Amino acid sequence: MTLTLYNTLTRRKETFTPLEPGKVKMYCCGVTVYDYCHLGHARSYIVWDMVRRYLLWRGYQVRYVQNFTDIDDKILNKARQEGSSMEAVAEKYIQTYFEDMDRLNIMKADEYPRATHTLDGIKRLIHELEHKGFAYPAAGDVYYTVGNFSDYGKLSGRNLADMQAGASGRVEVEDPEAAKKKHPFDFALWKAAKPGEPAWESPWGAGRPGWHIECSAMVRQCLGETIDIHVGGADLVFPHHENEIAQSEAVTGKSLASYWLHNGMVNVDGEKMSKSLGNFTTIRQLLDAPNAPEPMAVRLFVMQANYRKPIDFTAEAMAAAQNSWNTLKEGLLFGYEYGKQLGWDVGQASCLSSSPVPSPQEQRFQEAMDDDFNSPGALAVLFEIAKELGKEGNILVHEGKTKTPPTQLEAQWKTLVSLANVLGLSVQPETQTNESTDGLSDAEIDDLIQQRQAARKAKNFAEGDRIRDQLKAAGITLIDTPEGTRWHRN
RNA sequence: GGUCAGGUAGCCAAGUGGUUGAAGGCAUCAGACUGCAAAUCUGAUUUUCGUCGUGGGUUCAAAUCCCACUCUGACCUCCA
Repeated sequence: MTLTLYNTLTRRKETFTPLEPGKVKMYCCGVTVYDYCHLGHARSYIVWDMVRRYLLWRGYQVRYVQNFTDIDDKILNKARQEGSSMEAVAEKYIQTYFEDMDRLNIMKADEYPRATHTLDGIKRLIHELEHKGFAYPAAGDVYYTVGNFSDYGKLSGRNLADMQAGASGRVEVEDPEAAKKKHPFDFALWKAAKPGEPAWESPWGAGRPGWHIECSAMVRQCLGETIDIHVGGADLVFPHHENEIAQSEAVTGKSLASYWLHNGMVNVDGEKMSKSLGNFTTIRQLLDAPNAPEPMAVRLFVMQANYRKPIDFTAEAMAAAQNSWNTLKEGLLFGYEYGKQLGWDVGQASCLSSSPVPSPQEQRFQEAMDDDFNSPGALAVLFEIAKELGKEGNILVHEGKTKTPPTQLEAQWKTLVSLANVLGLSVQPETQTNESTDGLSDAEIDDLIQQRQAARKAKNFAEGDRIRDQLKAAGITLIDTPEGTRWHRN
C-alpha cells in the first residue's frame, strides 16, 4: 500500500515519495503570538499532529519544525495596549500556546524557531535575493520583485495579470508602502524602523523583517533547501506560501517543498472563524466552560471531517463529538477495567505495540489513512472495535464472564489503543477513577448508594430516587445492574 | 470580477463506475430490561419503484464519468 496525499501545488493526490527514503522533513507555519489560540488554530495543529503521528506509525523518521512569529504589528499593538513590550507579549502567548496544545495532546515539534532568533538567516536571504536581482531597497524598506520570478502564482494557481484585474474592482486601501513598490504585488522583505519600535541593524538600515521571509529563512536553517512536506492553513496559500516559494526558490534554484498540504477552515454559521469577524472561541474558553467538552472530543470533532474541508463549529456539533468520544473512550478503557478480570497483563498503555502481522482492522485503518489522511474512514474502524469491546464489557458486568476468548479481546483492545494513539486519542485510566470532584469522596458515594439500595429494598422509592438525583446533581451517574450498582463521574 | 474547493439520508460524514439495496458517528422514536429511570441490547427513521444540489448525456450498469445550471465557502488585505 502506498501513501497518497493531496498536493496543493499540483491540485491532485500524489504518491508520497520522500527525498530521502524513510525520512520526512516537515515544516508547519505556526502562530503569530499576540493572543490566545482559537479553534481554527486548534484544528490546524490537531490535523498536522495527526499527519505527523501517522507518518511515524508508517515507519518514517519525521523531523517536524514549527515556527513562532514573534515580530509583528499585531504583537506591537498588543504591547502598546498593555503597556508591555513585544518580547513580553510574545513570551506570554508562546507559553499559552504550549499549554493549550498540551491539553489537546499535540506532540512537541522538534524545533520551534522564532523570527527574533533567525535574523542572521533572514538578512542573509535578503542579501542573496538582492544580489540575484529579486529585491530592491526603497527608502529603508526592501521589496521582493514579484515580476522577476517566473513561477510566481504556481502554488495558488493565479497570475499577476488576473490578480491585477481582480484588484481593480476592489476598494483601494490607503497603503503607505504602495508608493515605494515598483509593482503592487511586490512585498516587503525588510521594513524600515519606525520610532519607538523594536529594530535590528542591517545593511539596509535599522528595521525588522517582513512576515514571509522568516519562514523561508527558518526552513532553510532548520531543514535545508528542499523539504518533503510544507503545511499550514488554507488561508496561507496566498500570499504567504506563494511568497515563501518565490523567496526560497529564487535563491536556491531548487523547489522549496515537494508537497504542500493545507487544512480547511473552521467556520461559524457558515463563515470562517477569525479575529477580524470576532466570531472566534479560544481553546481555553471552550475547554474551561461549564459542561466543556473533553480535549479528546475536540480532537475527534476535528478528525471526523476530512482535513481539507471546512467544518462548521456549533455547540451541537461539539456535544455530538463529546458523545462520540464517550463511546470510543469506553472501548479504550476496556483493558484497564476488565483486563485484570480477564487474566491478562495490562502493563503500560504506552508500551503497547501493534502485533507484527497487521490485523484486518489495522489494514483498513491504514488503507483509509493512506488515502490522503482519510481520518473519518479510519475512525470508523476504531468505532467498530470500541463498540464491540463496549458490548463485551457490558456482558462482563452483567454475567461476570464472556464467551469471547480473553486473548482475542486483548488483541482487539491493543489494536484499538494503538490505532487511537496514531490519531492522538488517548485516555488516562488513573485520572478516570481518582478524580476528587465536587467534594464527594468514593467512600461517601458508596455510602449513599448503600442507603439508596436499602430504601429501594424497603420499597421507599421516593427516598431512593432522591439519593439518585442528589448524586446526579453532584455529577455522579449510577448504573444499576442485576449484580448491584456501579457508578461513574461524568 | 478572477482562482480554487465543495453540495450525500433528521444532523455530521465516508464512499469516485457493478460485492454501496450509501461505512462510521450523533440524534430521535419503539420494544426488551427496570419499581420508574439511567446504562445496555434489538429494531426503526435509510430495503424492491424515485434517495446522493438541479437538468440533460455516456454506459449493460453512475452518488461515482461528461456537459450545462444552481447554491455555499475559501483566497485575491493580516489570518491556522
